[in-house]
Amino acid sequence: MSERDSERSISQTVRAQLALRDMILSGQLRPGERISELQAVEITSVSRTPVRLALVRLEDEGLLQAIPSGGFMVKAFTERDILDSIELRGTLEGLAARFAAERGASARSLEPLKECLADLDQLVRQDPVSVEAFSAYVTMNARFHALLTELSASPPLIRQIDRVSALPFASPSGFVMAQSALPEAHQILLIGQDHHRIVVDAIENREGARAEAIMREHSRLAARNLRLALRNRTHLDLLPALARLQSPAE
Amino acid sequence: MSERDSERSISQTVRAQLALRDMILSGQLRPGERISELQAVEITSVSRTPVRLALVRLEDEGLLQAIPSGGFMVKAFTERDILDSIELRGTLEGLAARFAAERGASARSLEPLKECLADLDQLVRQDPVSVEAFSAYVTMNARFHALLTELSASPPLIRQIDRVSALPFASPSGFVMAQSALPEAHQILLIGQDHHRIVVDAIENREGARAEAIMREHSRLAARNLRLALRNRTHLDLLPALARLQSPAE
DNA sequence: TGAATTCAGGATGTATACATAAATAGCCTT
DNA sequence: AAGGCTATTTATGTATACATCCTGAATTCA
Repeated sequence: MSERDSERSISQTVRAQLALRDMILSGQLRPGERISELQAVEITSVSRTPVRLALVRLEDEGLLQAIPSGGFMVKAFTERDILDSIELRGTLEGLAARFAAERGASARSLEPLKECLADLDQLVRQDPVSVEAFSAYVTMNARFHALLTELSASPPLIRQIDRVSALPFASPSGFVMAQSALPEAHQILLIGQDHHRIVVDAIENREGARAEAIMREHSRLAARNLRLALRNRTHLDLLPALARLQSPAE
Repeated sequence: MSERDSERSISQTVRAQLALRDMILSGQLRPGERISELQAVEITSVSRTPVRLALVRLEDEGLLQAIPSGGFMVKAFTERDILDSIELRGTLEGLAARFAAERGASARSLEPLKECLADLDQLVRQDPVSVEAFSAYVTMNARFHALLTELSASPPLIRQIDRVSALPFASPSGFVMAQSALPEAHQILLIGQDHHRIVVDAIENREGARAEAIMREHSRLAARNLRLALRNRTHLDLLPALARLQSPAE
């Protein structure tokens, strides 16, 4: 096999899923394009059974769309779709923050979140921010959002947030890298980090409404980044799937 | 085949999915119970390939849970899980209502919603409400919520709401029938219908915040119904899957 | 010349056989 | 007698062969 040793133990289904996802997100498979099982078999070098399972999983991940007569095609997204997905994530994260506040997250459970906050502070402090720092920020930011989500202590909600965030352009860190090339970069980072600070404070003080509101607003920072990136056409190569968005239906 | 003619044309996968879902919701398959593929094959009389697809679909529908070592088990829900799912649906429907209001749903597109509202009015008017009227209410209420969701004109949001509502105990009409046996039945119905009226009014007047708030509150009526039904142990046979809820983990 | 029909190619849907990994029960050892 | 190891059984993971349906192109008829 040409795969690395670390990938030898995972199932063919997962392998196919990863390979196909990469090809979709990298733009090698274009939106609207039908993707036949045999084609997927050739791409992934596994047989039809695991390929089919991978396709089904990618469908409910939201990257593929079922064709009524059978089979799948690569899903096409409009700019509006992406903005709505971001708003959707913000709403769900807002609910998570409110749950965390209302249900009284213990000081102990808030500890990791605060540590994460401090780490982010370190990264944001430098000006200008290096590319490496941006990359580290993406990782740490994802961790912050994951910790916050778990603080809701609500399995159904966590599940939904994970589902929405699975789409890379709706995920909390989806456009942070795209923003790195913008002149407003550092400013946006500082504002985002202030949101983080506020939500932790609100949860600590049991201010549910405030915690919810700030997370909603926080997601709109991502929406702003997306719009800026699209207008400036900067760093779109970081998310090739967005290179050519579908125009609205009508 | 022993199936009815109307079911002869649908795929084996869907048939298996329906059969298994019924057995889960009717309580014949108990929460926590492992459900092997061969067992599912015996139940559904189809081969392993479509059975496996059905199991995967039921997993991301939320009724099954994947076992790390492979295979699936029937998911167990706590009362808290269900209440959270209801709150989650309310939040999403609130967002849908706000979208509809902010984006200016046309008078033309509001028409079906208003008709539905009038039909519901007719049903609610009688006192006491007959069981048939309750049943009709369930259908019409589901239609109202579906129309409202679509009014958001946001495919990603519609998708998420459909996903959440797929769990019968989180769906808009999940506990309406359970409520029919309660003395407070008619009163609750009237209040719910008033919520419906308000959300339509709010959307029409472009009052986004109001539309959102009332849909959130509206979902808490379902939460109230659930609690009442559980306390009174009334009509739990209508949702046998709830007959014995899992106790919280700790 | 246009449209409809038929035929061919290829796609998905399904069943099953085989490989491999996990779980369990029994036996052996300590 | 208790614990661990091994063997057996049963589960899932995978590949492939077969059946059926859809799709598209070519040909024929009006």
